[in-house]
Amino acid sequence: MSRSLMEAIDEEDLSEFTSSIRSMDDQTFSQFVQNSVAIASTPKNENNGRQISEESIRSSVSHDPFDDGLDNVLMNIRVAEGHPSENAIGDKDSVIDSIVNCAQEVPVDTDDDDEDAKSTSETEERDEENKIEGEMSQTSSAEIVIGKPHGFGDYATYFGNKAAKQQKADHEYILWEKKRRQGKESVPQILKGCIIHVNGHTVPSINEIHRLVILYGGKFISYLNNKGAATHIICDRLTPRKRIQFKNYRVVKAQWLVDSIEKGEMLKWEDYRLIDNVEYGQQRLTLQRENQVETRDEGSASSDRNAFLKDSTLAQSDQKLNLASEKEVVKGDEIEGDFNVFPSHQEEGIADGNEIDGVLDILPSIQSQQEEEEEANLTQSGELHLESMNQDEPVMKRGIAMDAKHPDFLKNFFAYSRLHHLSSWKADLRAHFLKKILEAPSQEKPRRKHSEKVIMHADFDCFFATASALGRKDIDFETVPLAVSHGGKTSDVASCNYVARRYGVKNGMWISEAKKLCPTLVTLKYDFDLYEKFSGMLYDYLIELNIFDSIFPVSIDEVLLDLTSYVEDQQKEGKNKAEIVGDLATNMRKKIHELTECSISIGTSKNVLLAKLCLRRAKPDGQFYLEDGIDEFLKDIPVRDLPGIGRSLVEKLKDEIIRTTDSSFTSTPTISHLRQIDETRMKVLFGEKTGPKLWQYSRGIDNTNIDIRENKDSLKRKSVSVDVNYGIRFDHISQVDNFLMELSKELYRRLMHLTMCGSSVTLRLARRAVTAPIDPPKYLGMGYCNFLNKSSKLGVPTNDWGLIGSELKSLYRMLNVPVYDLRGVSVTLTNLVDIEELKKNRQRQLPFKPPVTMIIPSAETKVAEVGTSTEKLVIEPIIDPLEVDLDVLEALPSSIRAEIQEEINRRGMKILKSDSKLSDSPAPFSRDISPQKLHSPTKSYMQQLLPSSLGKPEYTRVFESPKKLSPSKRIRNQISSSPTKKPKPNKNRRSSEDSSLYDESVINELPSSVRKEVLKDLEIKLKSKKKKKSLEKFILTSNWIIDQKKCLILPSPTFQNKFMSLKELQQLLSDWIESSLVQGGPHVDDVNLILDYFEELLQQDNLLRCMNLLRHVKVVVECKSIIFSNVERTEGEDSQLIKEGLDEWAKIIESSLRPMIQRYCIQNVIEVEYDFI
DNA sequence: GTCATATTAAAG
DNA sequence: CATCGCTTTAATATGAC
Ligand SMILES: Nc1ccn([C@H]2C[C@H](O)[C@@H](COP(=O)(O)OP(=O)(O)OP(=O)(O)O)O2)c(=O)n1
Ligand SMILES: [Mg+2]
Ligand SMILES: [Mg+2]
Repeated sequence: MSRSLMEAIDEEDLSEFTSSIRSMDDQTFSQFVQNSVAIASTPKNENNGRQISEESIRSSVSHDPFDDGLDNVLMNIRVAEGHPSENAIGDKDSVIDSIVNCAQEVPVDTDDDDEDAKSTSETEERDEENKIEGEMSQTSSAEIVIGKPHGFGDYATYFGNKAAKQQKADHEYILWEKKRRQGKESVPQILKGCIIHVNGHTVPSINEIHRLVILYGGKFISYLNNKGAATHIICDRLTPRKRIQFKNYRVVKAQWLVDSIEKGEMLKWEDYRLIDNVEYGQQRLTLQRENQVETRDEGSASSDRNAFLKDSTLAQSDQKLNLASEKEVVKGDEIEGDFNVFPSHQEEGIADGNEIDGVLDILPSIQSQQEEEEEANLTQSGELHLESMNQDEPVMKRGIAMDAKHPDFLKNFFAYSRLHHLSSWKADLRAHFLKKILEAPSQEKPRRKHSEKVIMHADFDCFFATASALGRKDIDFETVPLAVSHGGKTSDVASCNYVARRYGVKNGMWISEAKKLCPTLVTLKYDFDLYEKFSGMLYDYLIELNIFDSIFPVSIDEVLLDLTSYVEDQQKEGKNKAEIVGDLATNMRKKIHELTECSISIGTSKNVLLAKLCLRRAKPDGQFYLEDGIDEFLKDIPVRDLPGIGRSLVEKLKDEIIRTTDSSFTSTPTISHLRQIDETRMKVLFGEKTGPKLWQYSRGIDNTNIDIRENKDSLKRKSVSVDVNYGIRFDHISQVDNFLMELSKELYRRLMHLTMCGSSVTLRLARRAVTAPIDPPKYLGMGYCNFLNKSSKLGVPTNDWGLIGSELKSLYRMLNVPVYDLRGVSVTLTNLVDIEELKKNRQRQLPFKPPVTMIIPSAETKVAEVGTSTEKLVIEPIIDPLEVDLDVLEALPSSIRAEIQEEINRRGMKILKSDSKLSDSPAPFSRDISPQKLHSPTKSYMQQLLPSSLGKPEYTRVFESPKKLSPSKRIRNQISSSPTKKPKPNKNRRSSEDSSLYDESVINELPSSVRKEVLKDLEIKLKSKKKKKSLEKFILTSNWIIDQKKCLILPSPTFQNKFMSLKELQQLLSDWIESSLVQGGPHVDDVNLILDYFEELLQQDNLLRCMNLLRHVKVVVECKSIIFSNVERTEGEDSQLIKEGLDEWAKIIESSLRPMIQRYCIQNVIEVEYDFI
């Protein structure tokens, strides 16, 4: 039964689904929810059918990320974990089958694991070559290096799977399109056999081309596969790089497609070629199977002796996170074995996710520009069928850049990124030690009051270099200058040994620079697993010693230790301090060296600052204890060595020295220099806190407390982020959107693992500096960039990648960085909440404070305004025993989930065990959650497309400066004025009172940029006159603004052959929307009509009217959405249609209307706030 | 002063 | 070919109230 229900969903009949689940008895329903997870995870895409039926004409294909993507990934997780239910197991097999089948469809080289040994040996061979190359002084050209480094190993599998999905999606689109045309002439399959890829910006847009291609019988691929499936690449402009990249493809202008369609036959591509005179179709060497470089995840399986970094392992690895989260205690070998069952298993979680993303991918940018011109061509196509192309014709491709456009970019990037490893290790260590303290029975022993502590700072010497060199018995570590790097001129030196340091080589330097200083420098490979292993040994050993008051992890190779008590105890035995410390340090270093073959240095003194400085003195491979003579010790230490003093502060200090004492000062400032500045001056120079800190540092004073027990906050996580400032090269907004979604998913994974949610998100972009070249020296590097941040409150603690992703898209647009200039993207989530704790707290509070768990639609501000004040409790407090497993529920795609959710509520059932995902769980955790979110699955979709600032009507807040308030802040303000929560004195209310003197709706009709000015103007006038002004005043202002904007008001074009006033049009639109909703969306022709009208308006430069109309449509649709989600539904059938209708409208707005205006604005260099267009 | 947000610096 | 320029924290600046 469950299966047939799922099929019903496939058949795009959600309402049947709804009514079916309604008719079940509770037990059946419960069972169904459990089983549906497994069922849903069969390869059938339960959304395509429905999705496509919802498509608006303008956006041929679309995608609701809430409905698949990670949801599906999750499904597979559950399945792979082995769900208790029998069905689940049964379906696990079918999933495996499908994976295997998919893999077989495209001939793939799947296995990565087996390649490990080979990989290693080849790795070493390459190293040899590097070395030789280095010694032979760059004569690099002649030799062809075989067995190219890494690549995206599971690429082919990915595309195998993805292709299947995409084909289906495409096929269904064609079916739908046929249906839509209701038996008008059929579409000639002129592109049969063509596999088409679009690169860069084209006219018509990539989306339009995609639609056309599949409609006319071709295949569309969104990413160039190494296997070279594409028969044609459509590209309007070729950069030199692309020219080389594509030289073996048939590269044609988009016009080829347009003309072909118009002619009704496939025209000769040669007439539209962009690259002349290239041999085509020549069989190229197939790339050797690429070696999989060990990633952190894989390694962890082998290094199970490392107790600390297990977590990190998980955090890193999607696979393990997904597949084996319950097996994390299992031995690595077993996991390995398990994995090997499926050749492509490793990527299973990922691959599947990508597969779905693939669908996303393919239909990249519904949200963005759609070209309109092709519409005509589409409908008037001829009937001819052309010969299909020879599909066997191989088009080989290599050398496609592995930039962030690649679907597997993130995974690979992180696998190779040392800094990512470093950061993750650190975070894991901190989490581990914090947890340890929190769980340990609290020490009742009252803290001894120590007059003077003893702090030890231990750090491996040139850690990566030492560790990496261990495998290289052919190199004499003591005499050969070494550096760990990926190799190449502009790659970073992660760590260099002390031989190299004598040449001036430093960590973080580029290889080119290092080679300049030290031509004989030999580079070593990274071995992240090894580093992890050694670090684990170090920490294990320290814990074992069991003599420290505190073990404070600093990094993978570095730790702070408090041995005060140990020293005191030993002193009672009559030994002296220096002796105790010296002996301990000696023993520790000896033991650690035995364990790891790595040398470690130790600095010891009475505080963290001095310990660090002692460590520096001790290096390499030494120890140093400082007890007395601190001033003498400090005197000549470069200020730069102080912790927290970097380049910038040193520069400031230099400036100060030059200004005050020595105008010709050039050398490095030392602590003596610092000492000469008094405390107040310090404050001025370095800041309120940094100044005094420096003043103290210069005197050897440091109060940093490393006792975790005493300040747990110091280790507590306050943010989670995902940063990528490498490989960021986009040429279309849809790719950016897609990437933002990928980042959100990655963030979500990390959050899941941390069991955390957050309620503020920050997007940070790196934008190529104006002066910086398009291609920076470092390959795919960011170059010199400017950074921009924008943050936004989500209103609810969440980990929902869809929610976060859509917010990011919105933020991206606000930051206004041209796609071409984007060089880096970071996403940070703050205001973190632990899900477990939250749950506990809420459960405790629930019986007493039910309001917390209620969602009260702010009828006052929203619904009432629209005239449908329905106040109701969305979710009742959870008190009773629970009956449905939330985990299971969450694994469902959100559309279905929402239905079930609703059903659960209807039945008064409860959710069981909610430990993974917060955001979509019923309200107990969130009071500010927007009502739509829970009640209407379409909300997710709206959120996906609309910046959240547009997600709500803004009736009462016209006087807020839109610039100043983040979108969700506005939301929050609205919600906070809900009836139950006594509105705090809302300052905005004051103005809204004033505003009621004016026609708010008129103000709201203005584009926000204009509106802002109007309001500002208005405010000024209000202030100066101190008295209410009349409506005329506003109208005056409004006209003034229009003048200012130099909007030419031309004779209005006709709409339906009538000249219409704005008001009439608005009325018309309102009626139209209203009536179209019950039919599941507007009629195609009607939409075209309005689009044409808009086009005409813009041609006459009547931007203002366009904006007014768009705004109007938006507002109406949003109002309808809100009403829809707040009104008790009468019966399922209708509401389903309305939901679809609303979705449809949202798409029309976002995919057609807004982009049209946006394009116009860009073309005419008109600046309009994103908020509006 | 407090709060929110953006920006900067530092670390390994 | 290259190359894998992350991530967290604290402090500071700035402006609104
Ligand atoms: N810019 C940097 C700095 C460090 N690291 C990595 C490599 C280092 O081996 C490791 C530890 O950093 P350390 O500062 O401890 O440097 P080393 O251990 O290499 O040298 P030493 O501690 O002897 O100064 O972190 C890196 O990848 N990039
Ligand atoms: Mg070190
Ligand atoms: Mg270190």
